[in-house]
Amino acid sequence: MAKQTTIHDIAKALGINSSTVSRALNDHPRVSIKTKQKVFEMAKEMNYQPNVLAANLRTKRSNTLGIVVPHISRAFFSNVIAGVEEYAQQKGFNVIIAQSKDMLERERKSVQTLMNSRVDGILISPALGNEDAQHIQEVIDRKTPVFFFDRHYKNIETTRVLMDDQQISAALASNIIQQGAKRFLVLSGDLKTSIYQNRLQGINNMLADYELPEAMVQETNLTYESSSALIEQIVQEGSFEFDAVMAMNDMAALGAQEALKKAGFTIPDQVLISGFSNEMFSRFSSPPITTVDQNGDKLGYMAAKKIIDFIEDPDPIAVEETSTLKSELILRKSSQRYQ
Amino acid sequence: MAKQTTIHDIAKALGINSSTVSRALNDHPRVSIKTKQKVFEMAKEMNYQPNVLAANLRTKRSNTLGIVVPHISRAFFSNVIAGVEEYAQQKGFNVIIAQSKDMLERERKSVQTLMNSRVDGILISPALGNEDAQHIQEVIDRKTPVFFFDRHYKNIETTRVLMDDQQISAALASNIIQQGAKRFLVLSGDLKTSIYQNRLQGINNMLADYELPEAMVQETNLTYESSSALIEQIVQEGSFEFDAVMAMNDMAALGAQEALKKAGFTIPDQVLISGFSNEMFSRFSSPPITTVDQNGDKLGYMAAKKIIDFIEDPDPIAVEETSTLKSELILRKSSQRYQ
DNA sequence: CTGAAAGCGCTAACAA
DNA sequence: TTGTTAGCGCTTTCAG
Repeated sequence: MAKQTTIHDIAKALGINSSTVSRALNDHPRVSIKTKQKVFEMAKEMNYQPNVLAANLRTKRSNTLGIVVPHISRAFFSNVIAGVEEYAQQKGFNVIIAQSKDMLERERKSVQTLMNSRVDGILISPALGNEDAQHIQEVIDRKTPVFFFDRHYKNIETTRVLMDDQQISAALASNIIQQGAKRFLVLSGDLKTSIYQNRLQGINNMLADYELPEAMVQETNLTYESSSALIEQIVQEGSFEFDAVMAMNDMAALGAQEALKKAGFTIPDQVLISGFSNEMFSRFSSPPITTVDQNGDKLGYMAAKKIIDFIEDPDPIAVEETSTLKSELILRKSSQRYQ
Repeated sequence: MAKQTTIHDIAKALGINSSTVSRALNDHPRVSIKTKQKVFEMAKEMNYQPNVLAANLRTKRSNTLGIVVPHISRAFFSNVIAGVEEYAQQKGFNVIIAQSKDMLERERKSVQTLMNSRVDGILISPALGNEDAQHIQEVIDRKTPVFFFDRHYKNIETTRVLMDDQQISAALASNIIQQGAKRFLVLSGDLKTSIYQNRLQGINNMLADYELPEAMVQETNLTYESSSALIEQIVQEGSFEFDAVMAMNDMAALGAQEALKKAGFTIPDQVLISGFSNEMFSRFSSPPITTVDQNGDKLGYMAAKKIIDFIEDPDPIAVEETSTLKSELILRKSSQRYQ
């Protein structure tokens, strides 16, 4: 590391005190314009780079946000990250990322690491199928804000930025019912997770409204493979008795669609299909798959805004609010018999 | 911020000196086992959290990696990030991300921010169509390692972890030639960018080997829309005289394929098509599209390994090496006339 | 408007 | 094996 210029070097070169340099650099009001100018010039000349670490140590603020997601490379989450980064960089915040891979142990470790790095706040979408939120509570107890996005721990009261899973699922179900479907099969992820509960709830509410029977539910890991295998099995068993498949992501929807096509069913004439999350491929499958666009980047932007605004002006009253972002229905051929 | 326990608090509680506590906590060899035990116990009891900021300030190391990508949410880059994070977290490094959106100004600013955060090294895939690498040179001059992945600035000599664009493109072209194609249309991105140059080079080399004419080249922004519009236009003009389209990403390949199908051509019988990057949808289009899998996560993992290993043991000799990662040909129906 | 001085929490000579 | 001491580079009272 080549010797970096410090405020002391600038001070010495200018024959003034380093505290004045510090103030000038921070645009403190009680510094004369002339001094400021001199300082800025000299700083540029000496190629001064502020040592943020030192400032952070002093001010106990790092201007850094931590974000922990289950999987960085999943379309939805990478959009969220992009949104977070967008707002953060506007406000001069860094973003440190960590992924839990949906494992509690890694989530704990990630949170721990972020805390050690003295982030000013943590945005987290918790690992699936876990209810033990003690590690989160500890962070909050230490006065570092933790806000949830997309997923959340039920027993932690803090700001949440969620998607309108229940409403949009209801809207989607309604649309599919109007296409003539009566018996629904739902391909769900782990039902201990709030988002899947909410989506199922939305679907069943709508079915009830139309006085249709509750949806059949299969918990799977929502991959292409497991979903097509499941459908294949159901077809072989002859226990096939649904005319609509609502999958809780696009991979599973596509797996179901391909398995059904292979078994000789036509989509959407015999079975209606919908997915979730608007992965790019769902637009190009045959038929294209109806899905829900979740606007991950907007969610990220909003979550970042909430937590950064809170960090800059902690208002204890607003801490426990829950915001819900609107998703968008993307109706495509897989669920549209009539145009 | 609730008062955090420091090493001094532990020292006082134990009646020893804080430097001993520091050493014990860092598992320094010259501390008695007994003392270490006592320290660890007390640390746990007092819920001690090390202040990494202070340590960093002192040691001038942050155990943090900066990574700047053009677009966080692009499949390839988010895989790279996932790979980087994977290795980094094994080695106890944080990862700060920034995106340039392929804009030089944002790239400059990102690099600047990372430098101010005192990252120990920067991994970067530069913005497209830019040759002015002064901001990178400055970082290197300040002795912070900057390694390239996927893309690079030609005039900066540093470690690069690249994909085998030229070789794999040649292999792909060879395969397509063997299917009977003679006149190639290449849908390329900005040809100022090394990866596109390399891919084109690989294709043309192979064409030369077979004594076929050079490929026709169209520079586009490689979106579905621009590519299908371009093909449509070519067809309408009647200037259509190719029997193979090699697109430099899957979006463009799909756009070309759909436009050709709409114009009445059959794929692969009349025109052979290939894409690049193995987006998920290319597997499910009709026909499925031949493409190249780039293993973004492996690249990320490797780049992270290179730079972290270098940070931990700077070896000036190894700094200018270029590694090339093997891609994988994914041959599908769009380019396979004969099975 | 500027200077002096203390200290954020930690590490690392050097000394004992 | 442990203690003493200095200081990383910055911010921030308190004085002037």
